[in-house]
Amino acid sequence: MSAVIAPVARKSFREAQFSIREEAIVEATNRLLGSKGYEMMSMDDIAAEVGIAKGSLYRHFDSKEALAAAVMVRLLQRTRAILVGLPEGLSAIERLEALLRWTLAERLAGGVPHLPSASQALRDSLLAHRAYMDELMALSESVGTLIQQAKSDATLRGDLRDEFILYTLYARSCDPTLDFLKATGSMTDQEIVDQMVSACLEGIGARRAG
Amino acid sequence: MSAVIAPVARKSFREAQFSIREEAIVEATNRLLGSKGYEMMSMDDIAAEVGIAKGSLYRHFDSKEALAAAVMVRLLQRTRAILVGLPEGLSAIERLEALLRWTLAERLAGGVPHLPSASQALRDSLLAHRAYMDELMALSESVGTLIQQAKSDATLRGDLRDEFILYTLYARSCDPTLDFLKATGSMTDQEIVDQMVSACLEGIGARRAG
DNA sequence: GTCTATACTGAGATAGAC
DNA sequence: GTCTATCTCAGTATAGAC
Repeated sequence: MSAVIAPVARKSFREAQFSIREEAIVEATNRLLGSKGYEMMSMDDIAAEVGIAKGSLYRHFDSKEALAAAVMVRLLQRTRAILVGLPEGLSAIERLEALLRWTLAERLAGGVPHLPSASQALRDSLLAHRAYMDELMALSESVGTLIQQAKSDATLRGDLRDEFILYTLYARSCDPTLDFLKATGSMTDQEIVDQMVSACLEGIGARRAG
Repeated sequence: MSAVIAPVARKSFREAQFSIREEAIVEATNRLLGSKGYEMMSMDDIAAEVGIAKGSLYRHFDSKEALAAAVMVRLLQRTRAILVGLPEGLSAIERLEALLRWTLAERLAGGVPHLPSASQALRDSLLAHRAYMDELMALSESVGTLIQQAKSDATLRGDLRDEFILYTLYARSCDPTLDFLKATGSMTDQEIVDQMVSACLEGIGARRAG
């Protein structure tokens, strides 16, 4: 973890090995968190998935909570990177829609939901985690700005509160509708994403004759 | 549990006492399930809430899972009763909206979400629970019929699949947006329900000029 | 730094007295 | 049928050899 320049090649090599293993641990935890959820995922599971001893996990992370937090922080960082990397020409509403599509596609591919809504324990521990909260604030600020822009473009409803829209978007990322539809297998991934995005923006009610 | 006519008054009295206590247990579990969730709720919590010994719980219910299932079955029964009890004159879409409003109001009042989306363990055990699945099927059939009626009334979008709409309605009943909004305290319960119902039916996007 | 082995804890479930 | 006391087990975390 030290940022000091390695004085000899051997130490640098070892540090690299350590980082690689740490990355493997986070990656494995990410997979398990996506498939089993926080409570059902034991440290034994993680150790087995990585292929190391359980005790060794604790050389890298102090606790199960710290490990889960590392996964969530990385997810939020990637999400912000996606947002920043969107093409120049897109409008605010197009950016919000693109972000929503990305999060849904991620979950269909086995990813972790952005919100730990499934676990009260994880939720509580994350609320006390500094780095996670900082990332969440940063992301919320970016998305909040887009919401305001889209409102002034009249592409988002002006009668809904900003925070309501923000939470609604977050909630879509952990919507169980996605899991049910995937489980029944009657719709393709593409259809699931399309209908969920459409239902979020346009609703499930029919448009009244304009 | 026996349905035999009590031969003497004393036995009948005792059976009544038993039923009353059982109802108290289910009621307490309902409260705790709504506030703490399945995983965070221990049998000790339930016993303390009811005011009896933990061991006594097991005279009424074989396991924690069975107890939670009893709560969920009762919730589904009440939900069906609400649906049946709606005023005669309502259209299909009005019935669906009324049901959605009721479920959201219930949760704001501390009730249990209809879907156990928060707990993988509970979800799995319920899937294997006969009475729960029967109730869920019965409710889904009623709601499914309303969805088809609303579609032919052109009050629900015809391009969305029936099952997609059904799952979406179920998912709204456990939407974390509700919890966030309640936690921040910046909106009244009425506003929360109104905006969530509106967002579900009409979406968060602005209507394009018709 | 990684391994094997183990301590500790919380929680679901059971036994036995009354 | 209810109580107190206990069993059992899973799972987090730590100790100690190498």
